[in-house]
Amino acid sequence: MAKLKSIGQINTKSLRERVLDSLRTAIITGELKPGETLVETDLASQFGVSRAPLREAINILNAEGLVETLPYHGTTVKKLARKDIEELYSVRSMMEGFAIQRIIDNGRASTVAEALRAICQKMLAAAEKDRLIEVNRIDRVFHDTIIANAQNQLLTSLWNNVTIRVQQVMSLRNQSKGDLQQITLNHLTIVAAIEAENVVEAVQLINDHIGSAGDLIVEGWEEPEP
Amino acid sequence: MAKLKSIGQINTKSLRERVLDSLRTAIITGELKPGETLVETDLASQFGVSRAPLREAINILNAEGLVETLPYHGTTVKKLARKDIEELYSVRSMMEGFAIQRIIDNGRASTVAEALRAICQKMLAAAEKDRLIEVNRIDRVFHDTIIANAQNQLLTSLWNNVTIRVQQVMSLRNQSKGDLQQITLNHLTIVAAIEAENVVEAVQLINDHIGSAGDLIVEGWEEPEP
DNA sequence: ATGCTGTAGACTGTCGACAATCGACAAAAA
DNA sequence: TTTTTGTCGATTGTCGACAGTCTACAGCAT
Repeated sequence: MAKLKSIGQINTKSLRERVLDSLRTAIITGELKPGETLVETDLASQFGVSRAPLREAINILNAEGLVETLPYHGTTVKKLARKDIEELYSVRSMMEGFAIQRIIDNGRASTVAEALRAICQKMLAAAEKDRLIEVNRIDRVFHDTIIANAQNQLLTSLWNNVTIRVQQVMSLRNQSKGDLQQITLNHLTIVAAIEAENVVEAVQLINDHIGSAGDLIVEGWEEPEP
Repeated sequence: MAKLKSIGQINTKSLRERVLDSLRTAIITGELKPGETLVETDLASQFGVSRAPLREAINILNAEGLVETLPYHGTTVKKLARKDIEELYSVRSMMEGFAIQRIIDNGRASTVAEALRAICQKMLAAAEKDRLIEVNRIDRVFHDTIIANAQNQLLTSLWNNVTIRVQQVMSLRNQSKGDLQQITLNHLTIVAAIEAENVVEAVQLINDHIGSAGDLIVEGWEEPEP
């Protein structure tokens, strides 16, 4: 068979998928703000599709918990109260702690620690240049790596759902996050605890780490009126 | 305004919701078995609705992870491999352990212990009569109560997703579960640890409890061919 | 004024029909 | 025979139109 190197996979995703991705991204990036309503007719004509695939996309966003639909009243982007964010970060903490325990129990501590250290190195480089966005991106990779190495698909899928909201929260509050280099160092202490296979300490450190990140976000968060 | 006691709320749920509930129940009870395919046209005429609400219901089941859809190839009930079940039970264990920690940290140990003890009493009564189904139902209430008292809505919604699959697994394997009375006693030791505010022990006990329940299910589980 | 009733407009919920895609098998080409 | 191409039937993906439901406001009666 002829192999044409200039030809790539053309986009075969269904309209539902494409609309879903667009909407999700819009919510995560804060382009669609909490409380804003999604009118099917408007969005459909905006995307140039009919209402059917658009409705299906909205249903999925509903199941993911990013929007809320009241029958015959329309769909709105879910509002984020302080309590929601606290819950978000404590659930996140639970998952990462569990993952670390799994990693150590499965004897993968040194392997994972190595991978994490490499990530930290990149983070440090970005931190030195004060590239906040880059640091955030690498930070996500760091935590994704921890979860992935628990080798538990169910955990991973729950995690994906949770991190979507974390990203949303962070973009609604493009925060300074304090001293970037200090943050990187915090990550390294976690890596060290994992490498030492010290479950209790590693879990403690990750709890503190996530907890203080959450506190920073929650600090001065404006409650939405109900 | 006149109050008519013989009049109740009539069912106003949308077709999508009703179809969704029916399908979900069918999957949970094992009426729809893993691997079975859901043909939109057939189901729609079976329910007496058009394909639109049916498709929306299927999309939600997809997001919940109960079914799998291949584009243009149809939807099938997700197969359950041994690994899936192990993951299910370990995630469940993580959640309950976290919930217990939260309950104790929030100083609600005695309140919750009291409620749990009452549930155990009912369980014991059902166990003495060897009413397996009843014991299972109360067992669910017991664990739901633990989660609910963590007072974390995000945790609760993740929990609901997880327990749906637990129910599915259990109905696919209408298990004996060993000695019913012994099980009830296990629950009581957990309650005692909570009441004593002994986080480490309570978490350890719940891990063992869930773990052994999972082992019983996994034991002799037939792997589905892929 | 106050409270009920009924319309209007906007939006969501549902439907039936049509288009697109796939696997399998038959037909044609090598 | 082996490989490629065309066609068919089944099923999903998408569309435009219509029906149902809600809120707000106007009109009417008290």
